[in-house]
Amino acid sequence: MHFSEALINWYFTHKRDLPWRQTNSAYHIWLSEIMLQQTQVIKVLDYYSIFLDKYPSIHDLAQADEDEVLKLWQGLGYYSRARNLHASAKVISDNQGVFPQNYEALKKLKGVGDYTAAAIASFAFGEAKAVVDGNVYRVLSRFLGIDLPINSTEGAKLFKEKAEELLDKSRPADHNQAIMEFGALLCRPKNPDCTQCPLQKDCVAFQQNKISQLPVKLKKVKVRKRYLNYLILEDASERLLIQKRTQKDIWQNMFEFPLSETQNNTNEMTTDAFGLSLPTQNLTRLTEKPIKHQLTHQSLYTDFWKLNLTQNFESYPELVEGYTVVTQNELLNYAVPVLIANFIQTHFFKR
DNA sequence: AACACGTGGCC
DNA sequence: TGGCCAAGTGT
Repeated sequence: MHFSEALINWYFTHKRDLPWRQTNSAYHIWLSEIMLQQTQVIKVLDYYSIFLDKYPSIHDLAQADEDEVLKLWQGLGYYSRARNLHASAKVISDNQGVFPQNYEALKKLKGVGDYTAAAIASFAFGEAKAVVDGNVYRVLSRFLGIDLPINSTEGAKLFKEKAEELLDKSRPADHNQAIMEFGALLCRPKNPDCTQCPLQKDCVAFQQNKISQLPVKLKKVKVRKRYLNYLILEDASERLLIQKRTQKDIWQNMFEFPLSETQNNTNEMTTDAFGLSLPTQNLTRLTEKPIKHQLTHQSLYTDFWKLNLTQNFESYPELVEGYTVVTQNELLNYAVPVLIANFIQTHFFKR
């Protein structure tokens, strides 16, 4: 039995019932694929359902405000996906909602790279293009015994070639679904279930007892430390200041409190550090220890500081400039990073 | 062609 | 605890 045939047989017996497998809609498939990038299936399910409830058609998504799209995406991570999704929705909507119909055309969409273009092309249009994602790297490196790093230039090229060679061109959709599901459920990163594997006999890594050593991946993640100070500035009506992060940095276009980034965590903060000139200078620190928030390339050590104004923001028109004034309840309408969302919950809404 | 971009779960 | 991993892409 061939590689693909064995995988597809396995797939039909073991596949999960996932919502995006019950449709041929390019819109639905595209949405699911963007959400699934670097994200686990279990996490995507709720977001996928909520997005389709809110935006039944791609025109609904296209007409939404980016702020609203980011809010719905809040917590899913890699927020550029949401921004690109929205931008591409506008492009497609302007084309009468007609999707690009093949791999090459799909790749021109923002947020659609090699993997996603192959996924949409095969799932929605039946085009014979092999997907290469983390699962495919793992399955192929083990089955073929390839120890070239999957994240090296040569490795990526080789795996893409092998994936195309092994693709069953008569049923690309089933093949692609099968190899990914197989990687996710059986040929797992840790503790793969080789005893149940239909490919065991021909698996090079299994024969050579190298399963645990494959795939090979170059690790080179440098983590930068950053020290953030957020100011909870409440006026006499318990309203707060927030701002949108518009820089080319983490959390672009998401909201946060007034920020002062420092070289280290400090015991002393003044309103001046936030560029705010106020009669009251001394701030109260709300955090006993800095809250550590881990991103892929950054460790964020964050303190929250508080200052209560005796007057309303209307008394400080210049101060408020560039910020958005919101009530505590209105905070919940803005897309914020998880770090901020957690703080809001515990500080303002802890029963 | 490296590197940046989120978050949470697992061991 | 901290490192690795998860249906990658943009620059």
